[in-house]
Amino acid sequence: MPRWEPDGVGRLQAAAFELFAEQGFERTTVAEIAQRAGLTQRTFFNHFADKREVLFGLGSEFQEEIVREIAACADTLPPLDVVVRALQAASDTMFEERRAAVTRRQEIIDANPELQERELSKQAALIHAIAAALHARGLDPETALLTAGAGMLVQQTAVRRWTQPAESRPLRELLSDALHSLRTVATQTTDQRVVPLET
Amino acid sequence: MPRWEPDGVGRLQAAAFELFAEQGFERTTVAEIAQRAGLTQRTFFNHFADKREVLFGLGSEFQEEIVREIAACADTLPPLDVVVRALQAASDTMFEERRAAVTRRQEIIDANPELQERELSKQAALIHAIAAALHARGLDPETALLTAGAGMLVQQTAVRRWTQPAESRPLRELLSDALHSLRTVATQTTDQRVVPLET
DNA sequence: ATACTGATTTCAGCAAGTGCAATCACTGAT
DNA sequence: ATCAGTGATTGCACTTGCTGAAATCAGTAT
Repeated sequence: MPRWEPDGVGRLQAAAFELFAEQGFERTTVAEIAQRAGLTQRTFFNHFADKREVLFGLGSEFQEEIVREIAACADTLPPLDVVVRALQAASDTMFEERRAAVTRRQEIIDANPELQERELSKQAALIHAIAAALHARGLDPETALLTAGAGMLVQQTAVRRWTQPAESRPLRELLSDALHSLRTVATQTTDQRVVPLET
Repeated sequence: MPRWEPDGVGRLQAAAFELFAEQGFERTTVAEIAQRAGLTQRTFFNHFADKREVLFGLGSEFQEEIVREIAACADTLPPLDVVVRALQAASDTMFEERRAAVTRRQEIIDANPELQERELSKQAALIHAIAAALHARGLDPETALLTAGAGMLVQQTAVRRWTQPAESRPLRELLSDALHSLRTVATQTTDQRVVPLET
């Protein structure tokens, strides 16, 4: 028999997820989470840097996936398209099948400012990772950061719609839509009008 | 004689700013800040919701200024131009003359993850305020949020350069440049090429 | 005079987070 | 089989952030 029940990290994540959903983030104590997972408060902090972090375990995998996709993408594509395609690929494998779970997680986060801060922080980290991946493809750092920011703007817009009950389309499509919306917003200008040129 | 020395809030902000610069955010205790300001820890928390908040006092004024500018802007301008012009106007009155102070503040924030999180949170709040102001002008909420996000992307890009030692141009110009960069990034596309149309 | 205001203080206490030493089933080497 | 090492877990003591409630008291209005 093993000395400890397996997958302590997973049990802590599950317990935290449940308790946050049941009674909210603030009214849940770390000791409480650990107790439900059959562990100690001290053990919780051995695995997670702080109370918030327990909700953001999947973030790093998502980031790695995206960086991989960007590195693997065709060289001829415009940078913003590269980013959005990477987001689409990662979405297919990591989001599409878990819509219910993702949505519930988002509700927990939306209900608490501290968690929102942490999520913004993770998004910022993702932006920098994307920018680094673009820079590795030869883009200058300034433009890379701007492009990464634009990409995450697209991602946020798409996910916001995807997690709404009325929406049933795949995230991949919503990403394409959001990219188109951003291009529309960015293209409208005073001193010049642009029109598509037939190829 | 007054019962208390005047401007307790200002003294707390100044003391915090100094201490954070001297020894960093983490190694500075709230009791320490209060002591340097000649007040109590409890009084600190009467004025600021938490230890981080003491660095973000000017944010709300900036937000109000921008919302005002957006509401006052000409109806014919494209939304993204409206946002950037508002940012330019607010920058002139609230940033341009304080470059040294703004830069030092930014250094403090850049040195600490918790402060970075709070700054991202403030930026998100600003995005929502801008989106609300755009929505009040008749833009649909979805597009308003996207446009506000694009505007803040421009802002971040411009401020990042403005706070670099090598840069000497006014923030107003850098905002124009960043807007142009964003338009360039967003305009490059695979399935259609766009060209300026002479008016 | 009197009551009221409001910024400040004191105090008691919870919860987050950390450093350190100890435990002890499991593992690999002898 | 034995023995030393590994590593996840734990207990404990401690600092710090943050809060609620009640008390203080100069200035102000009535």
